[in-house]
Amino acid sequence: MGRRKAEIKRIENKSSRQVTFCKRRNGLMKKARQLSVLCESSVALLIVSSTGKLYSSSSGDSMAKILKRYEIQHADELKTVDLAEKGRSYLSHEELLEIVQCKLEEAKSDNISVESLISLEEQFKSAQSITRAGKNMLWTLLVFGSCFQFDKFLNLMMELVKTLQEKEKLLREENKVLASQLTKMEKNRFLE
Amino acid sequence: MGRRKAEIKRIENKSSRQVTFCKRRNGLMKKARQLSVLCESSVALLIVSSTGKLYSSSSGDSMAKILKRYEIQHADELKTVDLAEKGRSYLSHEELLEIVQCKLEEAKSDNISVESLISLEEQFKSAQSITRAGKNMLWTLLVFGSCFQFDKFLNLMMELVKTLQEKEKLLREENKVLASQLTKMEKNRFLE
DNA sequence: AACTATTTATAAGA
DNA sequence: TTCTTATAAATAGTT
Repeated sequence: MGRRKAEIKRIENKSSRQVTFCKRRNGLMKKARQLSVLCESSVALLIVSSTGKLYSSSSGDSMAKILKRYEIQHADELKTVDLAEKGRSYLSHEELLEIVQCKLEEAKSDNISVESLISLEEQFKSAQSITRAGKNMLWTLLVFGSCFQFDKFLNLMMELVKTLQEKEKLLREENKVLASQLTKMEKNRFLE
Repeated sequence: MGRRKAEIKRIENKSSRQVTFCKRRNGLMKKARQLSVLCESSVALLIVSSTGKLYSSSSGDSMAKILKRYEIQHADELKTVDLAEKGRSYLSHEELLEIVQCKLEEAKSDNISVESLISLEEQFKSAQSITRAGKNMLWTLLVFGSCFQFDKFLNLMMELVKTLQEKEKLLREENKVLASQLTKMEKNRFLE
C-alpha cells in the first residue's frame, strides 16, 4: 500500500527504515486499539526497536493484566527462559515483596502484630500454634527485613537455646552438689 | 476499509463481531510480523478475546525475551497490579525456586551439605557460625522443601526448646526433692 | 512533516 | 464458513 509494492524484507536504507518503523508502528497500534474496541477484546502490543527502545500499548484491559493472562498459560516456558538468563533477580525481589505482603496479611489474620513478631519468646511458649504463626513470622523477618531481622531472629533463637542449655547445666551441677551433700550426710549419720 | 466506512465502536451483532475479530486479529498479526521484518525490530502481540481465549504472536525475539524487556522497565507498575489482583502466586514459586538454587550454591560454598542441613542440633551448638549457615539452611528448607521441610525445621526447633524446658522442669523438681530431703535429714540429725 | 499514487485490508454480500 | 468485491485505510515514495 504505497507507491509501489514493497517486499517484506529488511529495509536496507537506514533512514527510510526508521521512517517506516515509525509509520507502521503507529499504524499497528491504531489497529490494535480498533480491534479491542470493535470486538470488546484486550490487546497488548510490545515493540522493541532495533536500537532497543520499547514501545508498548494496551487496550481493553491493562498491560499488566494481559501479561498476567499470558504468563498463566506459559509459566513453564517463562521459567525456562528466566533460569537460562538468570543472574538478574529484580523480579525475585518484586515477587518476594509480594509474598511478604501476603504473609503479613496472613499474620495479621492470625492476630499477630508486626511489632510482636520480633519478640519471640511468647510464641515459643505456645508450641502448639508455632507452625503457622512461626512460618508467617519467619517469612516476614526473612524478606521484609532484608535478612537483617532474620539474623536477629536466628540470634534470638540461639540465645534462647543457649540460655536453656546453660540453665540445664547449672541445675545439673546444683543437683550434683545436693546429691553429694545428701550422700555425705547419710554417711555421717551412719557413722554417728 | 470495506464496503462502507465502519465506526470504531463495539459491533453489536455477535456473529459479525466474531467474524471481524477473526479477520482483524489475523491482519494485526500479519502487520506485526511485517514491522518486525521490515525494520528489524521485535514485536509481541497478545490478544484476549471477549470469551477469554488468548492469541499471541511474537516476531524478532522470543515472546519471553520481549516480555522480560517490558518487565525490566515496568517492574514497579507490575508489582502494584500484582498486589491489587493477587491470590495467584505461581510466579513467586518459580522465582523462589531460582532463589533457592542460588542459596543452595551459597550453602555449598559454605561447606554445608544439603543432607546435613536438616540435622540441626550440631548447628545449634556452634552458635558462632549459625547466622550465615542457618540462613542458607532456612532458605533451603523454606523453599526447596515447599514449606514441608520448613515445618519440620520449626518443629525440630520447637522440639528442642520443649525438650530443654522439660529437662529444666524435671531438674528443678529433682532439685526440690533433694533440697527437702537434705533439710529433713539435717532436722533429723538435730533431733537425734 | 505533508502529500498522493498505490497497495492492502476488510465490510458486506454471495 | 469461505470467497468475492467494492471501498476504506494504510503507507511507500516523493516533496
